Amino acid sequence: MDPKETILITAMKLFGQKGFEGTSVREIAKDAGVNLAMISYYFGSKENLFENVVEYKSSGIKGVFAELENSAIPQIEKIYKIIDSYIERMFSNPQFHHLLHRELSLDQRPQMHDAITEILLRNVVTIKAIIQKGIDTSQFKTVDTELTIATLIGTINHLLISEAMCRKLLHKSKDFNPFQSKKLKERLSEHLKQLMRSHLLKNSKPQKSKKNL
Amino acid sequence: MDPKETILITAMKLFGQKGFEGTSVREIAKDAGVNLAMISYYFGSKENLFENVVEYKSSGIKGVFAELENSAIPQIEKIYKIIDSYIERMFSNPQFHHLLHRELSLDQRPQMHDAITEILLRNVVTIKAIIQKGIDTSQFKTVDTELTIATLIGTINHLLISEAMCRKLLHKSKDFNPFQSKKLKERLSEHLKQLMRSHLLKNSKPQKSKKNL
DNA sequence: AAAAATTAATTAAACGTTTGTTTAATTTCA
DNA sequence: TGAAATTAAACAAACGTTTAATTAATTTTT
Repeated sequence: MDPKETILITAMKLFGQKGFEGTSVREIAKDAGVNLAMISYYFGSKENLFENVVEYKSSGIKGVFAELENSAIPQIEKIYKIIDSYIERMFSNPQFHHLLHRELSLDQRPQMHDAITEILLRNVVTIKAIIQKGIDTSQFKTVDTELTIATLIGTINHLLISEAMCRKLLHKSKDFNPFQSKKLKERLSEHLKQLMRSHLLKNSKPQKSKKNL
Repeated sequence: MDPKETILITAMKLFGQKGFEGTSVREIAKDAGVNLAMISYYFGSKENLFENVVEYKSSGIKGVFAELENSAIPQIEKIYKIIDSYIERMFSNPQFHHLLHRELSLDQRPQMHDAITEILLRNVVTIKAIIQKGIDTSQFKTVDTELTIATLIGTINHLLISEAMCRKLLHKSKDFNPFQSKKLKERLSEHLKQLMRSHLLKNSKPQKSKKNL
C-alpha cells in the first residue's frame, strides 16, 4: 500500500489514542512499518503530518444535508434524518472526533482551530435554515435554533467522550462496547427524535414507540 | 503561599491549557516560581502531580443535589435548579473540564478513568431519581432518563469545548468571550429549561418568556 | 533562654532517555 | 544514467528524575 497513506492512517490512529504530544514519530513509523526518516521525507514535520491527518480524514465528510434543505417532506422529518446521519457519522469514528475535540480544547496549535471548527460546524448553516423554515411555516415553535443544534450534537458527543463514562452513565458492564453497539445508536436516535418532537412541534402528542405495539 | 498549593494551581492551569504531555515539569516549576526539584520532592513524579491536581480540584465539587431530592417543590423546578447549578459550575472552570474530558478520551493513563468518571457523574444518581420520581408521580412523561441527563450535560459541554467553536456556532465576533458571558449563561439556562419543560411535562404549553411582558 | 542536634526545605547540577529532525549513503525503479 | 525512495546513523535539544550540597526551620538538650 502507498506508504504515505499508511503513515496517515497510522498517525490518525495513534494521535487519536494517545494525543499529539503523547505520540512519537518513532512510534508512528514503527507501527506503520516504514523507516523513521520517511515521515520527514513525506510530511516535513510532525506538526505538518498532523495537519495532513485532519485534512485527509475530513475530506470524506461532505455536506449531505444540502439536498435535504429544499426537499418537500415535513421539516421534522428532515430533523430525523439529520439526527440519524449525525449519529451514524460520529459513531463510525469516535477516535477522530476525540482528536478534533481534544485539539480544540488545547492552546497548543491555535492555527488549527479554524480548520477544525469548520469541519465540526460544516452542516450547521443548513440545520439552522431547516429549523428556521419550520418556525416560519408555523410547523415549529419559536426556539433558540443555535442552542438546539448544540443540544443535538452535544447529546451525541457526550456519549462518545469515553467508553468508561458511557458505560457508567448507562449502568452497563465492562463487556458492553458502547461505540459499536447498534442498540445504543437506536436508543439514542429514539431519544433525540422524541426530544425534538416535544421541543419543536406545536401539537406534540407523546408519540409512543414500540412498547405498545 | 504554600509552595505545594502553588504548584498544584500552576499545574492545573498549564495541564488545562496545554495537556499533560504538552506541559513540562520545568515549565510548571518556572511558572510557579519554585525550583524544579521541588516537584519531585513534593509529588514524586509528574504523573502523581497530575493525579493530585485532579483530586485537589475535584474535592470542591460536592453533591449539592442530595438535599434537593426530598424537597417539596415540583419536580420540574428541581430540574431548573440542576440546570442552573450545572451551568454555573461548568462555566466557572472550563479549563478543568477540558482537562477531565481530554484525559478520558486518551488511552494514556486508564487508571485515572474511574476517578474522573466518578467526578463527572457524581450527581447523576440524584438527577435520575428526580426524573424517575417525576415519572412515577405522573408529573413527567415517560422518557429515557439516562439519555435525558446526557442531553443536559452534553448541551452545556458542547458550548464549552472551545471558545472558537462557541463563537462560530453563535455567530459572534472575536471580542466575544463566551466563557465569561453572563448573557450566554442566561440564554443557555432559558433554552435548557424550555427544552426540559417540553420534554418532561405532560401539558407543556409553550411558556413564553420575557418577550411578552 | 541559648546552644546543639535533627529534620525539613530548597538549590544547582548532572543523570540517562527520548524527542523531532537531518545527514549521507544506499537501494529501487524507470 | 538519474531521479526517487529508503535506510541506518547521528544530531542537538528537551525530557523526567536524581543527586549531593546547602540553607531554613524545628526540636532537643543543657
